[in-house]
This record gives sequence, C-alpha cells and structure tokens, in this order.
Amino acid sequence: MDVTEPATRTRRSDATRAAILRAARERFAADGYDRATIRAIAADARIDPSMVMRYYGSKEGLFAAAAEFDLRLPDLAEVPPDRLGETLIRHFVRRWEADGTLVALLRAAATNPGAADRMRGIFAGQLATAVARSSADPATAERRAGLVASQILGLALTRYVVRLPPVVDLDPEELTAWVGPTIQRYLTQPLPPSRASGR
Amino acid sequence: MDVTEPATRTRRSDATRAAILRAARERFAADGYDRATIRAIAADARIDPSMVMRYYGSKEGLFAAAAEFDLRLPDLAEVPPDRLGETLIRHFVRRWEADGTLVALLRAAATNPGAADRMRGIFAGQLATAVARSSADPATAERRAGLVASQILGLALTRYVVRLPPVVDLDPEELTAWVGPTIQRYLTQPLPPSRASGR
DNA sequence: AATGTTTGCCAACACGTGTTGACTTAACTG
DNA sequence: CAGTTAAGTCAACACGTGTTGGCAAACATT
Repeated sequence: MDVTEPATRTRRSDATRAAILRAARERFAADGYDRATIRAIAADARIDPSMVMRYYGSKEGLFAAAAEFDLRLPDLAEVPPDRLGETLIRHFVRRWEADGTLVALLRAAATNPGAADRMRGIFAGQLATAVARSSADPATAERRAGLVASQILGLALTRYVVRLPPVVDLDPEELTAWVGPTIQRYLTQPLPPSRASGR
Repeated sequence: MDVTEPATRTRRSDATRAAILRAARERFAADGYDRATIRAIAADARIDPSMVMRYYGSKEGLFAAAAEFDLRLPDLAEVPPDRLGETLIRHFVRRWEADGTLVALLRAAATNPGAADRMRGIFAGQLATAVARSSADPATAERRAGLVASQILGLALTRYVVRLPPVVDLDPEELTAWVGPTIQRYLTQPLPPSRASGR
C-alpha cells in the first residue's frame, strides 16, 4: 500500500516488453495479423510465448500496443498553400520508409476489423484534422482528406505490400514529382461541378 | 474408351462446383484468405468440406480458381485521349461494384504471397498492356500504369476494405470528377523534370 | 437387371493456434 | 539472512484448421 517510488518507475521487465513490441511490429508488418503467430514473435524476442500473454493480455492486446502510431504530421497551417502536396508526400514517404508500423497496420487492416478501425481512427484523428487546420473550407476538408488518404494508402499498398515493380522502382524524388500534384489538387482544387442531377 | 460426347460435356457436378466458387468468392472478399475457412465456404454452398478438396485440390487451388479475374478493360486506343481518365475510373467503379472478386483478391493480397503475385500479374498483363496500347510513349507506359494502379487500388482499399467514411460516401459521379483528372494526368502528362542527379 | 462410375457425406487424423496454470529462478526488501 | 515479489520456463489444454480415406446413395451404361 505504501507507494514511495514515483509513478513511472522503470520496471526490470521493460527491456523484455520493448523487445516483444519490436518483434511484434516486424512480424505484423511482414505477415499480417493472422499469419503472425505469438510463438514466432516470442521466438524473435527470445522469450517464452507466455510472457507475451502476461504483458499484453492477448494477441489483440499485443496488436493494439504494436499498432500505436503517430503520423507526426507537420502543422499544415505553416506550409505555403501551394506546396502542401509536395510537403505531404515527402513526409509520408520518409515516415513509413523509416518505420514499418504503418505497413503492419495496413496489412492487418485488410483482414482484421479492429485494425481497420484503428486505421480509420488514425486518418480521422490525424490526417483529417491536419487538413482541416490548413483548409479554407472546413466543410469539404474531410472529403479532401479522404481523397488524399486514397492516394497515399494506395501508394503504400502498391509499393510496400503488393510490390508492383514500377511503383517499387520509383525513387522518392520521382514519387514526389508525380504524386505531389495529385495531393495538391485534392487539397486546394475548387469543388468539381457536382452536377447533382437526381441520379 | 469410346468417347462419343463432345469434349465439353456438362458434368452433373457443375452446379456444385459453381456454388463452391460463388461462396468462395464471397468469403474471400469478406474475410481475406486466412480467415475464410473451407468449412465456412462449404457451409455457404451447402455441401461437405471434402467436396471442396475433391474439386479444387486444396485451399490454394480453390483460391486460384476463385481469383481468376478479367478487368474487361476497353480498348484504350479507341478512347479520345483527353477522356482516358474519366473512362477508366468509370469503368473500374462499375466493374468492382458489380463483382467482389477484385476485392477478394485485394484483401488476400495483403497477406498471401500467391495472391499478391496474381495481383501483380493482373496489372502487368491487363492494365499495363492496355495503357501501353494507348500511349504515345511506350517507354513510360509501365510507370504510368503503376501510378494509375496506385490510385485505383488505393480507392478500392479505402472504399471497400478499410471503409473510410468520406471515401465510402462519395457517389460514382463525384468519384469520377475527383479521381478522373488524376488518372488522366498520370497517363498523359509529360514526364516531370527528372532531375537525374546520379542515382 | 447388373455393373461400374460419379457425387456426396461422415468421421477422423495430424497439426498449429491462443491461452492457462504450476513451477523454478532471480531480484529486491526488511 | 529470511521472506516476499517479480521474471521467466515448461508442459499441457481446448479448439479450429486443412486434409484424407472409407462408405452409401444416385446415376449411367450395358
């Protein structure tokens, strides 16, 4: 009952916890949710499978911890409006080339409802809000963010998951030159004539 | 030995085969490769799981048969060059709204290497060749087709798999108005200044 | 009618999975 | 040093999976 140490004491098991998390991210990214087994993850982390259960409760719990992800989007309000597309595509390529977490999430989201839910959460809570802050017209911000997501995730899918050769071969500069204008258009183009002729 | 009937005789089991295939497509589309179990597919088709094995050899074999897919792309050489984007996006939305096979393939491709391979095959054998036929510059056709694929598949992913609300809510007309120009640009835009500084 | 073949169902195998609880070892605490 | 707690190991359970072979009914062929 007497708790004299600070709330954030470093437990002796923190190294193990971190090793599990690292192995889990790699496995989830490489194999997806179903094929990434707890036994394989534990083997990578050189511990017993039961440790995973003790520290993360269940496979779902482990995935939830491993799929925590911050896009680290810059403040788009400070970016020159005509360079939004270029800035965003550059940021994304750098971000997921350095950290496989988003690829893991993407792979898992294709089959696991919880992962898909988290994916939606990330894009609503991070992308959509960032776009809204930079947008002159908040009413269309969500739709614009959705279109941006479709291109960004499509790129991640074809480049890192399906590995379509021509998309894999593009270097970051070419990628920026090609896709930047697309993002830019989705963000800043005036609404297309919504010829709302009742279906 | 005496085969009097034509080579393509209709076997009595053809109905069952078709029922299995139909159920398999639905299950693979809804659940992905791993979660779609043979038992569930057989139950949907109202037959015994062992029938699936008899007719398709294995789960891999069943998937191979279920993921046979023809994009049915029109001859792009006959499309007015300034309407390529609109034509393609319209075609794709209609195509995969009517047939869940491509969604099944997409879901499976996220985790199953064989499915990813088939996905690459479809886009190399169908999309890339169609684009090459319409392109003035065959040298860049493959790259352009890859970019088109990234946007098309990203749309399918966000709309039918992850189900991002703003993308789900777009009706086909809005989709065409927004994404058509993107496809158009990927297909017909002159090459961006590839500042080819060594590698 | 008798025979062979196709179509289908049943029960079971072998295996890998997530998960659990009992036990041993290490580390800290008085 | 004794005693308590944390960290880690081991073996096993219960379950669902793909897959297999045997057997009965329906059909086709002579």
